[in-house]
Amino acid sequence: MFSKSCKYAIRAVLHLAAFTAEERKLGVQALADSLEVPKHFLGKILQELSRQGIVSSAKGPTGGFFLSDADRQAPLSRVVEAIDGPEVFSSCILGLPVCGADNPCPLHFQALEYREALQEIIEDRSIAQVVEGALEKDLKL
Amino acid sequence: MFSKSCKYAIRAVLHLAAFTAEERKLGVQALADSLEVPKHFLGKILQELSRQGIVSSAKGPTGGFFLSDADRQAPLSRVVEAIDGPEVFSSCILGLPVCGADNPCPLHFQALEYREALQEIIEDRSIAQVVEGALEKDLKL
DNA sequence: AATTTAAAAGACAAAAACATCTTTTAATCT
DNA sequence: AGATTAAAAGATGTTTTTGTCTTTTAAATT
Ligand code: FES
Ligand code: FES
Repeated sequence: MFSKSCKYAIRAVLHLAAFTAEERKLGVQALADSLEVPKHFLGKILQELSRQGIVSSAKGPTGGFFLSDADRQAPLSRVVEAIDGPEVFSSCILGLPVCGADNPCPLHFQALEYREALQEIIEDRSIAQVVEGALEKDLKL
Repeated sequence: MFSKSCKYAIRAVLHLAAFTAEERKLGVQALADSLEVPKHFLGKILQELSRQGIVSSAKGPTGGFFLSDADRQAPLSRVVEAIDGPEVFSSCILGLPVCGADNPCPLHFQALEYREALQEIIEDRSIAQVVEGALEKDLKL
């Protein structure tokens, strides 16, 4: 489903959403420690997310990454699109050139069901809402 | 979700189930042409499926690959397990070391919903049943 | 027995994904 | 201004996945 980069990206964004703000930034080192992922690799990913305006960052001492209030309003699908591209949810699970109700593959309708459950949380809810839900349920981020 | 190899494998097995039998085999060349996938790559995959007893094969002239009646009774999950390993359906969608209701990731419950839809067709039905359903709906294999 | 056919097997090559390391830039603090 | 800190940027390295090519083996046909 998601590439490793994308998994790291989603986890990083959710973590930043839960624990940072303009005045409470987090460095790559600290974030990498929390998520237990390779620091430099995560740095690359954050770089890209920052370039695309999905996360905010500041250089220098007291610098680091964080999610602004505006950043939080975006859906998680922006992260997925930024890293894995926009095709993840629209492409055929068996790799057929087109996925659709006309000319569907044998797994199409079941795959669609899967996708829709995920799309709800990825596309229809904001990052802020996802984190809120997760914190209510006491999930670790 | 599935690796490219696994996608090819699933499509190949379904095609073989629909169009071959002990007395009506199909060569890699013909199969690769039908599925529009690279011949030698497909050959490798079929080799592995054959080694694991998921598809049947015969060498020499009039040789080729086919699905025996016994082969057809297996679920598609055998193909998936043979190529991508058994973890595909049980591992966390965000790559956490364990996936479960205790310590679930923020996407866990939605991911589960997806998975279950797919597991129904992959694990609970035989290859023969999947193909039958597909042929009824006039899907291309 | 010789020839042909097609899978089995394995070596090899290219590309993508994953990961690390170093240098540069910019902000803060002294 | 100089030192320090941390992201930005980019070069480099490794591994996995994907794909191709060649040789070997075995069966069928002549
Ligand atoms: S056609 Fe395969 S998932 Fe839609
Ligand atoms: S814990 Fe992530 S999908 Fe189950």
